[in-house]
Amino acid sequence: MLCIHNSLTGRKEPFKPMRDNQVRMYVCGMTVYDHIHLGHARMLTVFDLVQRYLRARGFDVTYVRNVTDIDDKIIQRAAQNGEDWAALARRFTDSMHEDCARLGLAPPDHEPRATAYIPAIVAMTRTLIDKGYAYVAEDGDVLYAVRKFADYGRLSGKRLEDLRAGARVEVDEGKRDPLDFVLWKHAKPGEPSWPSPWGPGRPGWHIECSAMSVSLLGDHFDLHGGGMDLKFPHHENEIAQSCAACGTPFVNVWMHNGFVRVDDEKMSKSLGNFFTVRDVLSTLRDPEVLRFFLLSSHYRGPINYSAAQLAQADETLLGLYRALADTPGGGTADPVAMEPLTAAMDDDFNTPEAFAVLQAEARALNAAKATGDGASAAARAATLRAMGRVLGLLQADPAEYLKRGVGAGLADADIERLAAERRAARTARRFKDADRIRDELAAAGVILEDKPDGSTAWRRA
RNA sequence: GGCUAGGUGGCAGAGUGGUCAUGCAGCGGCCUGCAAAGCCGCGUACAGCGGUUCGAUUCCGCUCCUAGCCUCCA
Repeated sequence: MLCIHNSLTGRKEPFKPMRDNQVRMYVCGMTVYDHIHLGHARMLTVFDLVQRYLRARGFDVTYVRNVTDIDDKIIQRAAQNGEDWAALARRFTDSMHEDCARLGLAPPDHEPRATAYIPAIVAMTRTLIDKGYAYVAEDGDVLYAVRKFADYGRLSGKRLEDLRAGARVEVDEGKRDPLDFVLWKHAKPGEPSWPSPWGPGRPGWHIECSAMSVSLLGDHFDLHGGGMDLKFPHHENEIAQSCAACGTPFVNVWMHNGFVRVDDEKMSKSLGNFFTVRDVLSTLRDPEVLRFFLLSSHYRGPINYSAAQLAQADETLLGLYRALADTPGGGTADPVAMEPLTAAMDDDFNTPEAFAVLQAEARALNAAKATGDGASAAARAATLRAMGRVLGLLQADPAEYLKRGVGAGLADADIERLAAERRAARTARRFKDADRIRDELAAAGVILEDKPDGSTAWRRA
């Protein structure tokens, strides 16, 4: 039984989709005004895992992840660059897609862009006005009247009075309540705009997600995800909009992933302490190291980024690939051995626990290899691979993976040549020469391993 | 100030009312010409103070500390 921690109730609950085994999930994606950073990578990886596991569990998943391609920051950045805002949004959408592909993330089933949903956004805004939940302010902005929605604050556990007390928002002239938020922004001169019953303007951020999710998944669906920081106000506002406009419950299960930190501080664009995915990837032997690192702690907790942590993840993942290397093929995964993995994942996607299961399997595989039990090794290897598939890991060719390194170094051919020289020296029992070559290779970042059958394998450190 | 998560061995990180996480690093052994890799073994970990209990790292209370949200943010 799959259980998921629901942010709405604060507890783990058995997961049951509304329509037999169909799962409809929506995740808040990126505002595309820069390259994606490690924080985005965690969110993307976590929900890729969720989506992947749900499918592995036999659910028929519709995964929607939006792109916010119109926003103050995009307009601002474009103005700074002297670039067309739409061109900038397209450029960074492409950049995100490149990074996602490198991270091995499955594309969502739908990736709606806000600018393609203006009619739906306008329609929902109109409905909210008609139903008395929204009003047109003097400056032409359309605002949501928070006090009209009785459940406001339920997701984030906040009460309106508390929010007002701590409100740091400047009290806008047109707002009836400082917490009222904008659904439609009237256009200022020179800004991109779309026509609407309230004059030319553009959508507020929150209404986009409501309009896109409802359009693609219906008024009421199963799962909604995003980063912790979106819980309030973004997701709170989505609930207020969608529930009010549709007159139905909105989402059954809310999932929020924890942050990536740097020096125990949140990594974010506003703090300026962020690492882009592409920069970090260039320091790694393979993007899989980053995925492994991101999944090595539970998705709801914080994770601290550092080069040392990444190095540790690299070493651990390498060990798993070493276990997989030189194993006989033809084995089939053992369903009984898979059970602990399923149990771990069923427990709110407990990836650290799942990793421990992988390690146990790798140890058994190594033991089988050491004793020369080929049949067992083949089965264990197949099992380990199957486990990796569930997590989106360990699908590369082990021999190739182990030869990968970071940056330039000795070419494969040179390594092979030196290794052959050493083998000759060793066969002739000229151990001094053999050891000298091995030391040279080690200095160049290449590690040799003599196999029991007399052959020598190599890998990059 | 309000609300929400946390504080686990050198590091990372799960979990549990009473034998075990797991990984990295370290130490010892086996293996090896020597290594590497692997296997086996080792290390008096659960912020502090009370309470409940036969027994608490695990439950309850308080204290201290950290982070997040309360404004855009994955």
